[in-house]
Amino acid sequence: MAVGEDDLEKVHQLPMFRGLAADALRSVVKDAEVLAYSKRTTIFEQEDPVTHFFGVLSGWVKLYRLRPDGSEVIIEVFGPGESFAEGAICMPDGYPVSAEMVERGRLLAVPVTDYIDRLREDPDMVLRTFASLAVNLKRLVTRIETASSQTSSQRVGAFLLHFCSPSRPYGSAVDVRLPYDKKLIANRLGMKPETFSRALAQLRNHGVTIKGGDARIADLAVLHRHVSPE
Amino acid sequence: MAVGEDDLEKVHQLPMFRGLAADALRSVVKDAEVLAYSKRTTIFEQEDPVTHFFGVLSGWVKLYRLRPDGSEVIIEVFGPGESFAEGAICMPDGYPVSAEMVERGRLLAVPVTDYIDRLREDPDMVLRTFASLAVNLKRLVTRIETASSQTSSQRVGAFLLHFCSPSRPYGSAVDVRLPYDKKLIANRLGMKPETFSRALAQLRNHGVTIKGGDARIADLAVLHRHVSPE
DNA sequence: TTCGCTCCTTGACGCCCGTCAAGCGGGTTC
DNA sequence: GAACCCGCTTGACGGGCGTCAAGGAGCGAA
Repeated sequence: MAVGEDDLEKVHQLPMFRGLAADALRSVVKDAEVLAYSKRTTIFEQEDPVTHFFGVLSGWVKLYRLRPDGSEVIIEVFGPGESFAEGAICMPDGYPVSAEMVERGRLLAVPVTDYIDRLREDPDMVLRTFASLAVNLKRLVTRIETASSQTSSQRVGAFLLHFCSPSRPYGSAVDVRLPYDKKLIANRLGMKPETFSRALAQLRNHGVTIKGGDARIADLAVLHRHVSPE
Repeated sequence: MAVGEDDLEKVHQLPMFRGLAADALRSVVKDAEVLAYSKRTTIFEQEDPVTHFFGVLSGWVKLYRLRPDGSEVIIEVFGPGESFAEGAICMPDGYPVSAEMVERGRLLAVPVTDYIDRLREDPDMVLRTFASLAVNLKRLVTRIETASSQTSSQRVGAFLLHFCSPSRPYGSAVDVRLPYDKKLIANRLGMKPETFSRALAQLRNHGVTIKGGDARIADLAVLHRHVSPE
């Protein structure tokens, strides 16, 4: 489906296209389309030839690697206003990961061949693409860092704090709605569901209470201190 | 120091510049320089403003994050023929990691401002840069996957196999020289030196013998089976 | 309502890995 | 040669996390 007027606004919010002049924006998405996916739809699989990269207009997408034993490792989860797979543009061996909707939603799908043509004549878009890529690159780096240096309850705490940003004044209480399944959060944080559940239980000692899919943080400062002590 | 004729050949081997016409290559490195570093020299620190990206002509470079508690997490180690920090070109907040020589060596340092100017008028170089970036991106993805799904001895085995490529016929014995300190390898693989040492001891059951900095793999197939069973 | 399903939680247990400590070999310095 | 440092190995121990298993809460279907 072509990009409608209402979608255009959301596309404009993607890091890659933010602040772009209206006509330039229209021109960029000329060849792109908006796709509505239901929950659990596969968007692409690892080693599929690279045909598009994507922006998330609504819903959540998980990127994961399938292990030989059938288990999956979540590499990253992307939500509204984020883009993914720009880094695959020049991957001759196909996507390095698989992508699947974890909640129904709408994606902007940009064909890479058209996009490469545009890059050839639009240096500004080149830099925008680099910048967008840099954001995702940085996320991977911090993912590696946290995975190998924090305990499970620290990672869960950091995850909660991440969804409070922009951070409120310290000392205040904040409500956070868990954006998707706990099982998925667990995998994304590199732990088993049981461990995630126990980590949440531990966080009660640091002022976090959980009720269903909602969390309340009694004191941001206290939680922050637990996540990165000195 | 400007790029000499002998270095030019090595620069030509970098993924980013491979197969480039001779005059184009010269033109690219016009603004770049070759730097000789001694062991343990800091190349840049995280959050430093981004001024260059680099190619490794000789020696080894570690990229790491410094944790608040003073410990360091190795993100990646780069050696001859590889490039790093191309992904930082458009990072307004500075490098996301620190870089340090782990063995004395020579680097090609490419100033980003000049390089961006070149990208504006050379679409071919844009795609080359994307491709080079894609290689490093993929490495991070597999790093995340292996870190969260393999035991320490499997990771060590995979590391050894990686340095045997292009892979010899299965069934043959192979000698591998460990490229740098065991302590560094351990950290790169996300484990403590003691665990690395024990992992090597375990690998003796799979046909791996260690003598100082040299390893001998009795049978690639056997080791491979241990690293990724089924 | 009851059944069945999925998601989540909690307990028991075991293993892997980090921590602390001792010991060993090789290199350098005096 | 002796003293020392450093990288590496090995042992003992404890804790965090995975595995297996049971049970509860929510929810749709009949």
